[in-house]
Amino acid sequence: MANFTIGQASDASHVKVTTIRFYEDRGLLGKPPRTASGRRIYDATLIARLRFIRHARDLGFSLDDIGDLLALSDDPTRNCSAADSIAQQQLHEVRTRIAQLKALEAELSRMVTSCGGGAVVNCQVIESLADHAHCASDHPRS
Amino acid sequence: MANFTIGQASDASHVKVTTIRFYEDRGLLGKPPRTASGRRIYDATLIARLRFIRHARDLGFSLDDIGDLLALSDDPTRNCSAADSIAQQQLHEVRTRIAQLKALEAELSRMVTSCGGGAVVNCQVIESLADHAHCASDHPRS
DNA sequence: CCTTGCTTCTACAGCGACTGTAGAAGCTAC
DNA sequence: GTAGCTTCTACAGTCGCTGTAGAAGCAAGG
Repeated sequence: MANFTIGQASDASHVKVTTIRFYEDRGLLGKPPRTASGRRIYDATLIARLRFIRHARDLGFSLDDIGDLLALSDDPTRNCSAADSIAQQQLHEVRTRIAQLKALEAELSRMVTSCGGGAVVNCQVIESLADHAHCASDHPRS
Repeated sequence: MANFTIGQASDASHVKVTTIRFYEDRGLLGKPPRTASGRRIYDATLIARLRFIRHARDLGFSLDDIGDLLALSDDPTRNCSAADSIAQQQLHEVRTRIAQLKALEAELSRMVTSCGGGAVVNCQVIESLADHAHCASDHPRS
């Protein structure tokens, strides 16, 4: 198995050098071996782990969730229902967030199209912001 | 015009006491008058301002944007095109975010439904996370 | 061999928008 | 008078990084 510097690991995983060190700090990578002069050494296994983290982050998982998912994947004999439920939960959160954002989109779009371009005193954007009652529909806290 | 304590202002605006002080710190509220013993005093104008901020935050505007919108609404003779463009920009960001989240939703949903419930060694969730190539479609960084 | 310029190292501060904490002081009701 | 709430200031913590400073390592060219 070939060895890589942190920079090479960064290129291979598309995780920035500083972010790799940050993940190590957060306990997601363990403590990689070092050269005599103290530089970190990475192998293909660690790079796969970085890619896993990167992919999970892209999908919106928190670092805590990712820690749990990595622990599961480190022990392949365990049942995957825990992994499944983390992913289910994440899917649920994404769907909730989409619904929220759609409500915001409707409201913003209504606000923007009703702006006639006159003076602020008549501006529908300012007006709508000043009074929630102007909203066509309710929208949640994000 | 009636006067309110910070707690009453909080109840009336649905902005938490600590958050009101935080907004003041950020220059969104000016420096409210104080009682002899140093407690903040709010009137209906300030409470309307708090509601404006709250509503704009609910719609996802940043505090910086809200500062700009408040400055516009403080000077009602100005043209509202600036307000319009801030709102347009926000609408654009919300739409972008919705599109991103829909891609995540598709991927997560694919992941979750393909999970047969066996051992981790065969888990599609873990598998998909480990390898982006398993993804049906691309998904962006959030 | 020596310099140049890139990479890596540690340690810490900063982002946004709050939230939580500590400890003191004021204020209201019984 | 005292119990218990509110308010005050000032600062630390949240999340997931990003940026900074200053020092040291390392590879290539002269």
